[in-house]
Amino acid sequence: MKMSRFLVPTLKEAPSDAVAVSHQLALRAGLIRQEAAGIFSWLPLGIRVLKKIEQIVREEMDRAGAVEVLLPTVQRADLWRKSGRYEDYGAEMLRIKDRHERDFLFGPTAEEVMTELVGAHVNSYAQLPLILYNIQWKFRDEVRPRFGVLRSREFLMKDAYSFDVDEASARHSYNRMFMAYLNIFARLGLSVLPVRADPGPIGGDLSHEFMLLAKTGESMVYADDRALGLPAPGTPPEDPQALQALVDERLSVYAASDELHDVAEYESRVEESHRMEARGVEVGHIFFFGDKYSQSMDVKLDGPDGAQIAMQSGSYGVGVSRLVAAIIEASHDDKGIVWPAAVAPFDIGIINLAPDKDDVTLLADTLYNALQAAGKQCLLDDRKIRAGGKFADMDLIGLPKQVVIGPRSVASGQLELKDRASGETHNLSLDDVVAALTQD
RNA sequence: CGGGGAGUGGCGCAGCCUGGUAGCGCAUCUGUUUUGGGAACAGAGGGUCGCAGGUUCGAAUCCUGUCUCCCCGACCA
Repeated sequence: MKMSRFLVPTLKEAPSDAVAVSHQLALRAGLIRQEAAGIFSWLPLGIRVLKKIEQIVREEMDRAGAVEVLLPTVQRADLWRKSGRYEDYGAEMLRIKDRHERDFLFGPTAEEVMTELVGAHVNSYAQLPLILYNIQWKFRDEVRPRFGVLRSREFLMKDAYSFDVDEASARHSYNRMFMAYLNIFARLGLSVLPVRADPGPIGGDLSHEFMLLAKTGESMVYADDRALGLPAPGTPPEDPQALQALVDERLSVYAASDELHDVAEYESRVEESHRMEARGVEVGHIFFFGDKYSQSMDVKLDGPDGAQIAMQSGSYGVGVSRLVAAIIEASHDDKGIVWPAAVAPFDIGIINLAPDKDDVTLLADTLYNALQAAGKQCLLDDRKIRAGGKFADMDLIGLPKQVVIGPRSVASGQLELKDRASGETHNLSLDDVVAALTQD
């Protein structure tokens, strides 16, 4: 992509409304634009990041055996009346009427729709277990949205729902999702800790939040710092006991958010030198809710002995749009965003310092074409603006690798290759730059 | 929902107290000189001062109402 034909409205100063660093940088880097409180347009750079996160989540869901569907944003009110949540949800639910004065709502989540969908198409226990997921925009009319897309009213969420015949099987589904989440966050390049969470009315131990450690996080996390270095599980074992053992191992390291933090247990189990207290942003939440919606929605299947059974279910959420902000919170410096390679809007930024000089432009275009041909996504800054602005913008939008090409490059045959995160630069020939950027 | 603050060109702000027909910096456009880390000079375009009433010869400014946005707290992916 050539910047002269793209849209990246960068700002030198942050709008005064933005307080959180991620909000300021998202606005300054031209990722998003606020349309109303907690409602945003996604600009070209922002949508590319969002899509990359979405795709990683999708791939890991698929790998874990979950199946994608797409549920509507607008849902029937009577579904929610059936579960009892139409009244319970209160003012957070955005209620709307169609032209026939029928009651609808903009979905804040999808337990009702998904449970009824499964009930309509699954008739027998033999068709379970089943995990369905949905990456769709949700709306929660929060009293106080804040920090840009970190906590917006309209947000993109991946929500998955597991359906099993009994609790043992449901636990296995839960464990599969737990592992999938570890894989997702590892692939995103993030330090995310699973912490015990309030299991709600169902009780038990099947509820975890996934916290991204970031200075500006909303909640406190107390953990054994050795929980951070653990590797992603990759493709986990199918055998329930083997999988359970892996989950237990992962959870044997102490990690809790403030509401479930047990000081006595923490101090007895974690040596002082390994105690870590940090702020975290909740980027995922998984929990088991048993037959709650199967019962309330009256969705039953034929069991092994012919009797009708209720399904045992869990919900598994990932805040996809929130992650865009959370990642910026966790990865930036005083110059701007430092994107992890997996989610960067482009892999490489190429700066053409002299777009009006044919020889410089030829060199820049040659590099651009070579990298694009090798499957790399490049953003070529060919705008007719001064050098300083290009350097500043490139650092602000935070592409992982930068190549600077100017008259000097033509004269010396050396291009400057820069790593955004470390700031290190190397002068290399065209061929060496291509080689360095395409070796994987 | 309780408490506080703010709405003036795309962004950041001044002007308001003490009414007299809108200004500064950045950005944008033109020209000249510059030219490898957010250039200088000269010129230009762009705003019914959130909206609606009211007071007044005259309202960005005073009064009333209303809408919107932000911050702190309680709540959430």
